[in-house]
Amino acid sequence: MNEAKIPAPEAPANPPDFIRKRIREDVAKNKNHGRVITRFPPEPNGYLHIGHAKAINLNFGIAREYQGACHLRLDDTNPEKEEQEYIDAIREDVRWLGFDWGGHLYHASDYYDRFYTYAVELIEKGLAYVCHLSPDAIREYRGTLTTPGKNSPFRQRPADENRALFERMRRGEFKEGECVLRAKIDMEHPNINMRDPAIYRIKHAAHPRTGDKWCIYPMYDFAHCISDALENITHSLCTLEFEDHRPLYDWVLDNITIPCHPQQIEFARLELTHTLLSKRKLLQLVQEGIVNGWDDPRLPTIRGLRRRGYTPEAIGAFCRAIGVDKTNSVIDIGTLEYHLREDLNRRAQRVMAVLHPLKVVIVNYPDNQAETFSAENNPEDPASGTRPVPFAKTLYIEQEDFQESPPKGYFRLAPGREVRLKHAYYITCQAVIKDEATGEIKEIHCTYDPGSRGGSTPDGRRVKGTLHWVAAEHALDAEVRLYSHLFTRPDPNQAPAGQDFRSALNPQSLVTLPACKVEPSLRVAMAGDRFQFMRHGYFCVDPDTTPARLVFNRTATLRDTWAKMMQKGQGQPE
RNA sequence: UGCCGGGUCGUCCAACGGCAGGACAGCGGCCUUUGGAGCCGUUUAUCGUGGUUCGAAUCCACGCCCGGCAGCCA
Repeated sequence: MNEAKIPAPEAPANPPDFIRKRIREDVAKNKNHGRVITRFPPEPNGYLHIGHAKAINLNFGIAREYQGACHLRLDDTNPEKEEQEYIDAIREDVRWLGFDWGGHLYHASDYYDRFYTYAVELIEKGLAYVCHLSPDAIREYRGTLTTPGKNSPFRQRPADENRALFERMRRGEFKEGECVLRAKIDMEHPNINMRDPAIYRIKHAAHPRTGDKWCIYPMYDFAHCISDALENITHSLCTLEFEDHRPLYDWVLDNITIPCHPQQIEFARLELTHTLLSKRKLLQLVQEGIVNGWDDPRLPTIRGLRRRGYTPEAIGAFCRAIGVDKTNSVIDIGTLEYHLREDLNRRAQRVMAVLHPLKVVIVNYPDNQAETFSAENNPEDPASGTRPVPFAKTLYIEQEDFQESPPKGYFRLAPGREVRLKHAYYITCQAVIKDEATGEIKEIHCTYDPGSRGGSTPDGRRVKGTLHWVAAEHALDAEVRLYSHLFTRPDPNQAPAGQDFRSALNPQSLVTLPACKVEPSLRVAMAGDRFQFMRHGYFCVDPDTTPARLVFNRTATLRDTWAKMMQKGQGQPE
């Protein structure tokens, strides 16, 4: 609705991280003619999450800072695991995060012919051979982390024979697993990745993009470096687990005829407390129905965050704040939430919503009177204007804003106590009406001071508490979904013996409030619109919303000093 | 235990060999028509032992601890 348009902050990460420093040096030396081209290369076998957002912001951010380019490349070299569904989702998510690959959308499968030609070149140079060892035998021959491997009996096949065999592999004359093309490097190499790694394997599977054209597919180590080089990538940024693969990356490019040799640089992947960023475990959460799909607002997936009400700007600010390094680190999820609140505070329109309604009757307010107050939309942004908010004799306030016997320090409504209704009047509690049988509070009777109209009085007397409210007859019904951390433990994987991360699931991660009352201006709210429910937090309209029923998701709570005081009080014997 | 990488406040990130700084969290206060926001203040750290040096988080040596690697996954 009236959400402030905040331009994406273009400031580079501050101070420059080790990758940017290195790139700066390269540019200064005029390496690659001073050009910077990066790439984001997801495998389309899952949905993107906040960890990918770190890589996306890094790669696209650097390209933007150097007026270079960042390619989006789908790394689709394994037809058994990849699906078009994921490809579409990845494109959508990257764009939503605020990045544009221009014309540079590629697929590793675009290069299948080139890969094949380069494999033949290695064969002809005597640097690759077809190996008929079984997978088990290959493992045995590879040796272990501490003992060297030994040469395959097929290692000395002449180039001509290898070439013919490889061609037969391509034509589908072999069964899966029967043989494989291997780089001929060194079976005693201390780096296991260099012990004649497989570079092509047989998979009689149709590929989402190339169909039945191929039944042999290149391995990551062979395809990735060549893809980078074919696209003239200057800096190939990847996560730490590929550090051991860099020698192989370089070996392949050094041994084929290709003019470009990108520099691989590794950085630590993102880890966050109170959530999971493993593809496998995310998939498990979805498949076991622990969450409601890939866009469940409790998930750290980009779609989940989007549905939760996160902004791409907040995610970008978070990525800049955490920096990039090689140390394995675990970021407190509070840091993410901080950047979210900071962004939403500037841009989200304020609105009044009562989550747990308690009826209040203003006994001295004329029965059929109604008036309208003008409420500022966002005190942080005067340009956001105001909206009308109707007031009437019967209102709802928050149940927790009234206490019959208030504890020390409680500023809200209590018998005989005067508080301010935001934007409206001062009211004083005169009576508490209870259900005779249950003792449950049914409604509160108050008087109002007509002289306090607008929220202050001529005598200048002060009230400690200011409550939000909605007029009963004008209020809209809404369902509100209160989300909190999916896991109770900071590290869900640190589970008691015999249990897994599921033992850390937070049973309160979703609490649905079906009968909330919200102010009438929300009638025109659209799915995705973000608001601050005053004194509660940030909420956004869920796509489940229908014309008949508004549904809101809680994006984040506001800082709640009172709740914190209460919590602390409980911990200590007074 | 072969190879690779990494150890700076509770957390994350800084610091040409020259006063260890910032952010988040915490704590205290101010302010407030959101117990929000904002503002001010504040606690806390260089893995260890030697060495080089006028001077070491930074360089060297030896340890210690943590992570990654033995897919025809990426």
